Amino acid sequence: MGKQVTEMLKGVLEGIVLAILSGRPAHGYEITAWLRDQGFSDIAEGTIYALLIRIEQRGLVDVEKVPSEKGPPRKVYSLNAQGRAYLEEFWRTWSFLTERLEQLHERGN
Amino acid sequence: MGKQVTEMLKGVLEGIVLAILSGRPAHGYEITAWLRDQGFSDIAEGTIYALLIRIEQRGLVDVEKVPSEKGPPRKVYSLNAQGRAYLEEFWRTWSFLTERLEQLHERGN
DNA sequence: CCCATCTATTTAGTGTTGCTAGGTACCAGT
DNA sequence: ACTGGTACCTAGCAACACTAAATAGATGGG
Repeated sequence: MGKQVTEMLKGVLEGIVLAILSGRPAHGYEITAWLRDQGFSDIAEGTIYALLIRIEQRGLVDVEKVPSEKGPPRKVYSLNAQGRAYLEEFWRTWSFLTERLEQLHERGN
Repeated sequence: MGKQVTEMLKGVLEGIVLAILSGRPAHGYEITAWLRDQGFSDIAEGTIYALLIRIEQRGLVDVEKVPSEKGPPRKVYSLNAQGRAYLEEFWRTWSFLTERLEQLHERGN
């Protein structure tokens, strides 16, 4: 994809990851793979790990270290209460944006 | 609004302004006022002017200086062919994003 | 045994973008 | 002269995603 996606992802990627975690706990490698699967073909691995550390430091997720059979131990992240609240706020903000843009798009303004 | 909007606007605000200009030529002050009207209550004026200069340098818009009765001359921006192509690409990228997020939101994933 | 490969995470440095917080300038009304 | 509305510009900052590495454990092939 292009530079447009990269810029649009700013602020949105965080919501995406939180949304994923709201369904089930997951670790970084898993999330990256899932995103690639969903068509986010060139989200850098480093980006996800950095993002996870960020939301951890903000207290939106809890972390647990879990041994893996296939490699180094995994850091499994799960959404906590604060994260859930933040995610709700994210969806409200997102709805606001999509509504404005839909109006702009439809009336070819 | 909050920091969430600020981050989400990155990359999107540019599309919004181009979409506005696709309807009719406009100048910076006008665009800022319109955005505030639409609920983007705290988009800084400086942001819009900087953005306009950016898209001008990228060759997405044409500019014409028009005298105003009420103040300094206006710089009226209008979308050109290249800008129109870029805007279409923006809408495609935006659709991609909204589809993924809608899926995430609906299945409360 | 060594190397490639997959799993899994980390980090330093870069570019783009929106915000802060000013400033300049023109004009009308008081 | 002063205020307020119109109209634009700029320097410095913070946040975020990307680049491009490095580290490290496990497994299988040559």
